[in-house]
Amino acid sequence: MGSSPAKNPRGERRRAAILEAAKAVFVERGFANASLDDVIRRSGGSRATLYRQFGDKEGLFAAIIEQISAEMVAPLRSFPTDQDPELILLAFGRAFMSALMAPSGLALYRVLIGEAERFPELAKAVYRSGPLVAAEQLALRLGRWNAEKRVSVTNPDMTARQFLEMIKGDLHFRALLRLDTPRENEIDACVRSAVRLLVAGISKHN
Amino acid sequence: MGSSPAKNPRGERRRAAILEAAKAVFVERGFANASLDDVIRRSGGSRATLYRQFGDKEGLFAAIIEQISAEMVAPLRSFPTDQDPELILLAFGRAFMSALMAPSGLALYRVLIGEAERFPELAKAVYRSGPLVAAEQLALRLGRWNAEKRVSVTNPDMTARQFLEMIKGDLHFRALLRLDTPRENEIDACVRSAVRLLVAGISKHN
DNA sequence: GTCTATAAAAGGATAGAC
DNA sequence: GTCTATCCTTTTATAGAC
Repeated sequence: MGSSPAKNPRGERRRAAILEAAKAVFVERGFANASLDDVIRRSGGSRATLYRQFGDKEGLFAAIIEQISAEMVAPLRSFPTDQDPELILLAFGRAFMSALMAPSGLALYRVLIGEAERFPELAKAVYRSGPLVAAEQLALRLGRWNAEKRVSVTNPDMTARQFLEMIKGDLHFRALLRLDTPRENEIDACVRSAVRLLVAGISKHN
Repeated sequence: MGSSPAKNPRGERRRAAILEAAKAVFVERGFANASLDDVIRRSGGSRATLYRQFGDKEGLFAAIIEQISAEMVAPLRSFPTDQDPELILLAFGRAFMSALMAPSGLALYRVLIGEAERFPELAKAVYRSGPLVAAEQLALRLGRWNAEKRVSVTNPDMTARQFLEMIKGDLHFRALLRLDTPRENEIDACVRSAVRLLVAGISKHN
């Protein structure tokens, strides 16, 4: 990468301060509307240090995105181990929505969608390490349950993706548009409804 | 509005030319990255005319968004009149996805999400005249079918929203991120899968 | 009402001292 | 490796002639 991590404690601190400030600024204003002046004002220090550490504005942005993305994905790695499919789907759905609807999750999606043209590889990387992994893990379970004759799913992959979208209801989209920020219980009701619908749709009626 | 429509044929033509050029530019580059120079280069004419007609950059942007939004919503107004719920859902799902996945539809969502902070009322207006109307029309049908004992739906409103999200699969999201642009038959397969899942989920098992 | 020319500001990037 | 000061491009917005 173009970024050159600092080698001494002082540089370490400066780098961390810039990252923290930049995260706040990019999250709040997006890429194009964010100015490095804003970042400097928050972090203190000088423009030159920022350029030395991150190369340019895009390098700083990429560093922020990768950091947020990593933070988001972490909780989804530990797939619930419950035995009952319905409970597993519930737990997974809650973890998924929790990551998506958090302020930094929403900001990540907003800025990634808005700047996908300028940062195509970044968008691809985030997608692959986030939603794609979630869908794959879910599809794996669906396929397994199907093989065990516990459910009837012809296309686990597509079903998994549709389930993940269904979980969002339109809460995620509305939050992206800043129309409103739903409460915890609204989100939970949405997840439960989606799970109920999926379970009804894939259970074997006999 | 700050815009002042032209009163003579020549002004009419200039306004139309600017609108067309601006639409292409905003759709391609978003709001912040679009420059009025690009618009002028495409439309011909002068900067001063643009300012006289639309007030400023934001005024021009709002005019474009309202135009695209109106174009998108039109096809969704004519709800399919078939008798069979499954066929109605299929037709509606196809029309919905057709609007969403069209280049101008994707561009509208991208720019609206990316600039929701700067244009909150615009985002609200588009949401209300688009997805909200679609969800309401669908919920109305679901509620009716439920009353007629043809299906079992406890919360038509939420089910409608979740169905609309499910239809997208993750095709819409991936297209927003410019990861890929699915073919017609992929979209159709996704819609059909969603309809099948919904119908299975809400049909009365007896 | 439209054009040419220009003002005015913002923001990204760098040179050079320490 | 960091700071101060500055350059330079881009872009929004307007003044004034026709």
